Amino acid sequence: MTIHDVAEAANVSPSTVSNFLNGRPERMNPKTRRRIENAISKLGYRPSKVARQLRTGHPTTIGLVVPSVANPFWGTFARHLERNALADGFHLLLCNSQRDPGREREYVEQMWADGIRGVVLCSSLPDVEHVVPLLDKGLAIVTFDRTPQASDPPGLANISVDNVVGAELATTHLLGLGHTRIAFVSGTLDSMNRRARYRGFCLALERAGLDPAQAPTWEAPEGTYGDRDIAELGKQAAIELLQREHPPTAIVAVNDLCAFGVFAGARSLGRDIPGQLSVTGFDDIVLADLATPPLTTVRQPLSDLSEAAFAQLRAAMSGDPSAHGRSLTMRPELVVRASTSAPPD
Amino acid sequence: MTIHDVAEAANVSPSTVSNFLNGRPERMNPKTRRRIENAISKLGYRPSKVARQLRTGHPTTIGLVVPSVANPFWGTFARHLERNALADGFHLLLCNSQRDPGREREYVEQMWADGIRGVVLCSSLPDVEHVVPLLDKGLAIVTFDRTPQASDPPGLANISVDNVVGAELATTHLLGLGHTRIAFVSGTLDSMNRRARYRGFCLALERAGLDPAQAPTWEAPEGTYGDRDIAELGKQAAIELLQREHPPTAIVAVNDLCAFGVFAGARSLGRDIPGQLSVTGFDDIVLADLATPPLTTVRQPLSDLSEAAFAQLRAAMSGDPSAHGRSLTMRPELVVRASTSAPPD
DNA sequence: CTGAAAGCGCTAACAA
DNA sequence: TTGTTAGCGCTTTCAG
Repeated sequence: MTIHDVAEAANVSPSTVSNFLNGRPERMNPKTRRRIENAISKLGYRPSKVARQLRTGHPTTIGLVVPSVANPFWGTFARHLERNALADGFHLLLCNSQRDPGREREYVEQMWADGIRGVVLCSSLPDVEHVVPLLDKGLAIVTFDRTPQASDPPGLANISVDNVVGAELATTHLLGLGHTRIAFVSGTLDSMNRRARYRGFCLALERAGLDPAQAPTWEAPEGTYGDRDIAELGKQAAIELLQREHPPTAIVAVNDLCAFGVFAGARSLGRDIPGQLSVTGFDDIVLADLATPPLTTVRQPLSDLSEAAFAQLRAAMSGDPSAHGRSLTMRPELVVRASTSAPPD
Repeated sequence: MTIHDVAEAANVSPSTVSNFLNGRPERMNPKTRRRIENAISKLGYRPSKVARQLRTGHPTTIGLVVPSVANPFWGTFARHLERNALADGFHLLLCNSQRDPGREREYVEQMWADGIRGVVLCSSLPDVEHVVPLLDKGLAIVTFDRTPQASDPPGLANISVDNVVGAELATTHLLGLGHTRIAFVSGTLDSMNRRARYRGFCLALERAGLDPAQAPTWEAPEGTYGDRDIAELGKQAAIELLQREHPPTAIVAVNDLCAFGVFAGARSLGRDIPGQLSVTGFDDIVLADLATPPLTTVRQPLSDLSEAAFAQLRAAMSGDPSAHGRSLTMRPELVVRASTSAPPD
């Protein structure tokens, strides 16, 4: 089923069919147009995107690299982005990096060879050295959830929520409730957004006259990380922290999955949430408001974020210089639910 | 960066480079081979998959259509499938159908035009009429989580868990605990797996001498469905059911997300789980064991399922006749956790 | 063992 | 308004 078949069926040349497909069909002889239309629909013809792309170089697919779509946060982001892409005629190639720089690089190179010219990279790794060769070749990359660094190559745009502010919001909320022994729980602090969240946590503490260095923090050993493990980590952290001599009365978890792990850990010790322990999350994933108790968390405006990321990517792909290196940071919002309350006594 | 550049750098013809890439590099003059290898690595050359596919017709990507990756179940499945695909050199194109047959068809047609020749369709719609034209053209389709129908086109393979058995397992477990007033809660019963689960529920009841027609069931109004709403539905259902005159002492939820909704509904009414209400789910998503209380549910062996789906797809794509219409049904496993116990009194 | 030539399906000047 | 031509980057006979 090629353009030739259509041409033959419509008694025109292939290029006329092509003109119909690409040029302005309006400016054709109505009769020819009708014939072509009929032929196309009768034959159920669709132009081969492969051939088309080889010829024009115009990509038809964008890439998405996430740590793991098994994490509902990334799953939701992927769904949003796919919707944005589709609305613009693009398809979405999905890659799970497990936050491994090597895999990220390999993926991105494969994509380049695949003819993909734009990718949304949800890396949050501080170092993006591994993708600059591709950037140089002309691949448009928009990073997501990653604070821009001075050392970043120019032309790398980033879309993310302000993680510092988000964590501050959560911590300040806890402080306002009267908590003073607040712990920070995270996986390894190897990603930028996690570090930023930790920074926000510290900032809020300082502002309240507390010493962040005194605040218990629990960080997973290096290399432990996988998105599917983060909940397990939260659980261990909670168990460990709550059995200390002066256990925290509140925990700021690095994300919702981690917070759920904290829930599980607290429960295994018979602690009541929020009665004996307040917990905050980050992300506001689907299940946050369904949890027991519903989770107080920092919401990421995923729909807006993915839309911005896609817009930025399109601009970068079309070589729009105004898109060059323009990062966008959105302000997150605290969603207060039932997992936080005043500290006991 | 084309094959010509490499050829030039290595002082050979393009076709020799191609031979090196595809034919047996062993059977070449070691010197030429070395030169080509050097040229390739120096230039960082990767063959264009687009051109390659146009020429050979060999696809490099497979498609995945899921209702929504925002649902952790599908997200997890997508991650597994991507892994399987990658191990075989394939990439994964992701599509979210929202269970809309029209979108499914459109996606599948787009994919065909994109040069994709194999797709895993997570449809569970009873009717697959909308994709038979593509099947006829030669697209390999493996459906997932969908019981084969007599009316199915031949050549359509399906991989799924035995949903009837799964629901029976859950219901029988509840029965064994002493429950007699057990409700079934679902979204609209428009999908095959949901119907199958309902059937399993009824079967278990009958075997225990109970009349399924007497069992309270709650089904969402037609068209309400979106995967993101199912939890909300579960919540409404629980609230409604628990306020009846003779409320159920146990609820079989159609999946885990729905069960979490039931949790939320019960909680809003101040009911204790499992003290006053036992709840079972289906799927065993990541968060099932982290919930409060941990959810008793029916586990789908997702890793095995996705592996089987991919294997089947590969076989179908390579025209292996033994793959033709061979469906595989795996037995699910009941995972007993803390959301179920003996009924009150 | 290596190269020349043809063509996958399509588009885009350019010519008619 | 429509058709002719060339070529995107690659593979694959078939000669040399």
